[in-house]
Amino acid sequence: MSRANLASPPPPREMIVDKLFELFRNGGFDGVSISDIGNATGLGKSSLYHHFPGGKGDMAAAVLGKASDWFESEVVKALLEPGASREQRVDSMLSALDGLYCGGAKPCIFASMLLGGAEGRVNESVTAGFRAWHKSVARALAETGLSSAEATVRSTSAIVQIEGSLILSRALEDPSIFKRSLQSVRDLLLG
Amino acid sequence: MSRANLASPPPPREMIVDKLFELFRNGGFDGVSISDIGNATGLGKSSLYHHFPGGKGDMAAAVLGKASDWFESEVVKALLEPGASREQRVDSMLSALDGLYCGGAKPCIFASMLLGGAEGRVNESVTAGFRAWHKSVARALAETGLSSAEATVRSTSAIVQIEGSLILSRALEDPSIFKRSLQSVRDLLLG
DNA sequence: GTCTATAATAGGATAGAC
DNA sequence: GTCTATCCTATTATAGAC
Repeated sequence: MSRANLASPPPPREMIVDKLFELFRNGGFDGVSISDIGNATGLGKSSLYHHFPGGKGDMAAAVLGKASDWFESEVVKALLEPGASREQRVDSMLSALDGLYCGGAKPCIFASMLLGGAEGRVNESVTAGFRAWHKSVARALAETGLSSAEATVRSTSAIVQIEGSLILSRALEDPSIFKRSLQSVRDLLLG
Repeated sequence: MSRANLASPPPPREMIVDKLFELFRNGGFDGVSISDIGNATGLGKSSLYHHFPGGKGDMAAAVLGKASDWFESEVVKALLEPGASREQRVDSMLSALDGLYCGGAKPCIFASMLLGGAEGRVNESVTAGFRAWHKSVARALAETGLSSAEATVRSTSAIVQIEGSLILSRALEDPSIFKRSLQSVRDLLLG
């Protein structure tokens, strides 16, 4: 409020992270080089190291952090919406996931990081991401009438189906596999 | 038959490929270096290039070839066993898969290659591997009483669950997720 | 078939000017 | 905050002796 140009354009770090996100989800950690990142962002190496002093590890961490934030704000929040019906919660999640994975055309960043090299440098974030997701699905089911045990089982099955269908959709180049799995997960969670 | 030492020890290429298999399934294509391979096999680079003149790409191709052969001899053959019951066929497959993935402790080489870099160098083999698997599961179900459409749907769901549970088991370091998915797949295919 | 040695290049990261 | 130039190491791959 004090100065007119205090609202000067903030660093486009968020846009850089978006590019990183797409690169890493497609190639995994070891499949993406700093040169690749430079080409994709239009930035030189020094600019990249200015934004991410820790280098490639920092970049991957930023991407996983963004993914976790996204899950928190788009999935967890919808699932735990107070007073919402189970149908509303589940449909919100599935709609968000459909967008994140572009209808089955794009991979899961957690899975790509898990399998794409990185020698365990990112495993904690990946584990935490899956755990948060799993926990909030189970809680949503428990809050809307299922027993805790049954909620946990169905939550596991839901994530298994999402992740598996992303793999198979990509391998067979058939996004309809993902689409049908979304429906199947819906039936599972609402049935 | 003609010479006594015709049966001299054949080149241990198969054992090399076994090591490569474990390396690539854990690190993906880009996560494994020639040095890593040298350490794991105890061979020098020149020996490796003697066995695989095309370099790392050849090594990955050999691994995917072995994986396809294994599926053909252990999974497809069991699934299409003439006269066998559906239960026999399915249990044979699940038992083989349980061994291949070490009860959920080890990843799928196809998935690792798919997500672990490699810039599309291996995608044809991966697609072919999944397609063969999917087709033979569907055929086994169709041969034992299901409609073709229903067989295809269940086959897709089975592979989705196997692959997804491998991802989640690894991410959460909980092989029981895989184990329970095997049971769930059994119910799906026999139900 | 395996080894030592050696290219040749790509990769990650830094220095310093602007 | 970005660029150019540079460094160092790892990496892929080859050559030639044994």
